[in-house]
Formats: sequence, structure tokens, C-alpha cells
Amino acid sequence: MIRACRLPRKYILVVAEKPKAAQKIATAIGNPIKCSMRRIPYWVLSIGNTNVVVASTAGHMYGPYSSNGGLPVFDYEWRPLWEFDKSSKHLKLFFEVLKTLSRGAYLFVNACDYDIEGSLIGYMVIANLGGASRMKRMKFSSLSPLELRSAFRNLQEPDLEMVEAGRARHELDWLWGINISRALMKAFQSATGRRRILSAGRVQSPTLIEAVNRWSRINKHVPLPRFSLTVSLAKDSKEFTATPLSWSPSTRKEAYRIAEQLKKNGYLIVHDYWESIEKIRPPPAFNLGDLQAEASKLFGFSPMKTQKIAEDLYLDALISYPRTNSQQLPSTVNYYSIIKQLERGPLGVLASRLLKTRGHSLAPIQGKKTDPAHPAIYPTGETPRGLDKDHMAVYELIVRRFLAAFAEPLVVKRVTVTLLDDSGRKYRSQGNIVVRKGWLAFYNYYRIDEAMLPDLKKGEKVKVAKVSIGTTWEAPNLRVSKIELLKWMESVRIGTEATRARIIEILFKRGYLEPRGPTSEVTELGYTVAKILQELFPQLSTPGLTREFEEKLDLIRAGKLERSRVVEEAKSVIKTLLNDYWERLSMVGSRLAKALNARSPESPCMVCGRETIEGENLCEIHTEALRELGEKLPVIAEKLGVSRREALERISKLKHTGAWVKELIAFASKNSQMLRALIDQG
DNA sequence: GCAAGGTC
Repeated sequence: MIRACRLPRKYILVVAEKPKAAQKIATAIGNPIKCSMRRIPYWVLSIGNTNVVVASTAGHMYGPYSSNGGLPVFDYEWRPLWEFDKSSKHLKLFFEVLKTLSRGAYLFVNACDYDIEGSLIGYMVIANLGGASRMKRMKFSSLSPLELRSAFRNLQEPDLEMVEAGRARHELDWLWGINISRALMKAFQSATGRRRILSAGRVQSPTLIEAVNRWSRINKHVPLPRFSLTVSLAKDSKEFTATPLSWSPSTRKEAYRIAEQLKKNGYLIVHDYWESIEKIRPPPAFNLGDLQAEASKLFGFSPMKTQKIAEDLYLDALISYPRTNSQQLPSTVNYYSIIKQLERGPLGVLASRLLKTRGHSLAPIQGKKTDPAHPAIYPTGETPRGLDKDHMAVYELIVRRFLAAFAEPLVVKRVTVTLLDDSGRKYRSQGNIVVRKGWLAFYNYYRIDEAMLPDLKKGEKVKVAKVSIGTTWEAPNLRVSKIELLKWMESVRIGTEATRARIIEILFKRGYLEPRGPTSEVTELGYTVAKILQELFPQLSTPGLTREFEEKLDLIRAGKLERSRVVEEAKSVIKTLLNDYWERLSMVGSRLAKALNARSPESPCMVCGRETIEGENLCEIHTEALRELGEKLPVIAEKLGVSRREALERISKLKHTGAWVKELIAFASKNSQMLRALIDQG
């Protein structure tokens, strides 16, 4: 039995990925004493005659580094991060403590998260402590005590293939990222003599290009009109409305004709009428992406801000590990005791209400997404103290979502009526009544619009009181915003929970994107870098490179491919790309220089002054805007039943019309040649 | 100075 913080003579040293995990491991496998050395915690325990010390790193301690500042750069070595990265100074202390603890260790256990990064983190640390030949691996997929205990009893041989895969991932990202970033910077510098930080990478560059694609679609958007009919119906002095069911008038003229016909005829016939009870199950507990999306929608927080707040709450022991993709709450956690503890906190009334309605039968709803290392985010039950407004808002969001996961379904009674006019066109009207609020009482960020319909019978004629016609204009339905980009990254599976928000911030830091109200815009620089990458380094412009890495890393893990081969292959691809690049250096430099206003265009676009497409008098963006407008203008004129000139006038004033299109129209209004070309075509 | 990935 260990009673004091004195290191035993000989022991097993268990190395975890982070202090929190070390603590969980220590308490799962034995009865530890918490000790510390230079304020770094470690745990000492014994199991029978075996002494164990559990300590931890704090993520990666090593990374590729090169003293060669040139281009290309293919020579690097793995060095401690604190030697070349200012923000990693604290790691030195972690390492020194581990070094001291390693003196009495006869066996080393890599107990980092069971994925390629964790395998690499633990391996590099233990190898540099001199323990490579006395190393075992703890293999676990959750930090539940039961699993940790069994993983410790069944120590595995070191997973060297996982380590190799992890090293390959780092080295490939380093080679691509450093070389292509330097290529961009070099081009700019040779064109202007100035230095400016530019960058490209496997994750950031496809994300930038997605932003540019959206930006471009938004700015060249020419909205088409859609005509809506709203039929006000009356029965027994109750009014309700119906709208066309899966059809709509295709022109303004047709909309008026139908409206006239409806008024003249005076009624619709009830075709079908049914009631249904809909049970809507609660949303699952949060993963990080869902939390970021909700905090963005409800509070306007950026994904990075939400992530920082969540990490603070985690370090305050108020919530579980936030960097998770899981929407599932494991059955190993004692939820009753957590909710019981929450009764004492700021949401105590809700916690009590949940226990009253659910008693001990606490089975949470489970989402589909999982995570190999961590469960969904849940509160620990600790009572928060001294949280500021924003931290409190996120804490409350997490607790409410957690409680909702155990609550009853929301029950809505829906009444649907379909009606026919005398030409057989179908209309629909719907009523909603909340029968039971269920989880919505806990997660109360949303409202259901309630509407009552009168009692109706099939075949019944209902009086048409009024028909109104509306014109709506197609919106581009796309945004360039931090949260939308983050969701896109999730959907194409690039980046990780820990890095997505950070990488989006890098795009802003580089000046590729700029905030603008609740959304963002792409800058000239961002647009230009995206185009250059697409032309010269297409590998970096889609999520495809990530997919390729994944395949190769899987083969390395399976022992079917060697890291050195994959890395050499990448070097040779990059070498070829850069060989071709030298000839284009001045072209790239000149484009970057123009994007940053360090050089004027040789042949300015007559609309905006950007460089024109060779041999034309418009730039690329206004050429695209012109093509779009040329296609849609006749359609819009036809739908509205007006002249093209009038249609142009209407389009120029619409909110959803893209900025590039508006610029083009403004120019055409002063330039008779372009105006004629637009309105006389076809 | 540049990547992406860990974590504080």
C-alpha cells in the first residue's frame, strides 16, 4: 500500500496523453496518491507487489523541424517542440518531470489515446526517455474505469505500425505545407521585394477554395422570381390560409389568372383531411461541432470562441472532454448522480423536474456519430462558480441539451388539409398544436408556431375570402461564415475537432477572409491564392489529398506499406511541381502583387479595374457575372411579363442579386454598348 | 515565416 509521495525503487511508468487522462487511468487501476513535481501532477499506486507511477505529457512533444529556410526543403528531423515553438515552452517542464520519473521505471506503458496521434505521442516521449525497448501499449477506446482496468491487465506489444502512420501524417503535412507556403511567399517577394506570410496546406487550402466557390456563387447570383399564392379561407368566422401544394405559377401573368379564377369561383373543396400525432425525439447530447453550430446560431459565437469556452469549462471540471465527435452518452456513467448534483446548481429546477418525471429510468437518446476516444459532452454535476456571461451561456446550453436527452418526446398534433380548386389544382393548409412539450421544456431555445384549423369534412366547400400574390426572389442559399465552413469541413471529413476552428482562424489571419457582420467575405488575396493553387497545386485544392493520406496511412498501419516510401513519393511529387513552378514564379508573383495592391493591372477591367482576361475587356469575375446575367435576364423578363430593360432595373435593386452583377448593371447603365448587348441578345 | 495535429 502506497501511503506517501515517495517514489518506490522500481515501478511501471504509465505515460498518458494529458493530465486528466492520467488521473482517470490511475484511479481506475488502483488506489493512487496524487503527487506533484514542479507543479506537474503524477500518481503513485501499487497493485499487489507491483508499483505503478502514472504521469502524462500534454499532447505532442516532438515534431518535424528543419534549419533549412530555403525552397524546396526536404530535410527535417524530429525535435522537441519547445526548441523552436514559443507556445510549447510548458512542455519542457512536462518532459523534465517525466525524465526524473523514468529513472526508476523498469517498464514503460504508452497510455495515450488509442489512435495514430496518441500512439506517436507516447512512442516519441518514451523513446526519448530511453524506454523504447521496455515499452508496452495500453489499448482502450474509452476512459471508463472498467475498460481502463482491463486494458492495463492486458498490455499489448508496442503498435509500431500506428506510430509509423502517425509519423507519416506529420511528415506529409509538413512537406506539402511548408514547401507550397514558401513557394507562394517567394513569388510575392520576388515580385515586390516585400515579405508577407502566405500559406497553403492539406486542410486550409480546400477550405479556402470552398469559401471562394461560395463567394463566387453569391456574387454572381441572379435571382429568379417565384410567384406565391396565399388563399385566405373562412369557415364559421375562423380564418385560415392555404398555399399551392408542390406547384407554383410559372409567370406573374399566370398567378393573376389563377387568382382571378379563384375569386370568381369563390371556394375550394376539401379533398382530404387528417390528423396525426407526431412524436419528436430529443436531439442527442452535443459533440463539439453541434455545440459550435448551436452557439453560433443562438449567441453568434465563432466556433473558436465556443471551443475556448468549452475547454475552460472542461478545465474547471464542469463538463466532460469537449473535443469529441460523439453524440452518444455511454451507459457506464452514473447519470442519476450527475442530475442529482445538478439540482444544486443554476439549473436545479430543471434537474429536479427531470428526476420527478423520469425517476430512475434514465436512458438518454443516442445520436449516430461516434468517437473512438471520447463520449458526447455532458456536465459533470459540479456547481459552476464565477462564470462570466458567455461561459454561463455555453454551460447552460450544454446542461439543457444533456437534460433534454433524457426527457420525453415533444408531441405535436398536426392537422393537414388538402383542397382542390375547380381546375383540380391542389392546395394545402396545416395546423400545429403542441400537446406535450417534453424535452422542449428543457432545451427551450426553439418555439413551435402553433396554428388552429377549423373542423372540416371531405367534400366540403370552403369560402375563399381573399387571394394574395407575392413575388419571392431566389436566394443563393449559401454563406461564407465560420460555422458554415466548419460544417463543410466536417461533412467532407477534413481537419479534426481540435483543429477545424483553428484552421478557419488561420484563413482570417492570413488575410484570405475578412469578417463582415455575421458572415465573412473573401479578399482579393484569398481569391487569388485560391486560383493559383487550383492551377498549379491542384492536389491542395480539394479534400482528395486527405483521402489519399488516409488510404496510405491505413496501409502503413496494416504493415503493407512503408513510411519511407510514402514520404519519398510525396517529395518527388512536390519536387516535380516546384520544378514547373519556377517558370511561373513571376506570373504568380505579379498576380499576388496585384491582389495586394502592390502593382497595378496592365489592362484594367472596364467595370472594376482588376486585370482583364487576356484579349478581353472584362476581368474574370465580371465575365462570369455577365454570362450569368445574359442567361437569366430573358427568363426573368418573361416571368415578370416586362421588357428586358425593366427586368434589369428590377434585378439591380434586389437584395439577393450578387455584388458583381450589380456592378455590371451599374456599368451598363452608363455604357450603351453593353446595355444593348444585354437587352438585344437572343 | 510557412502545416496539421496534440493539449495548457
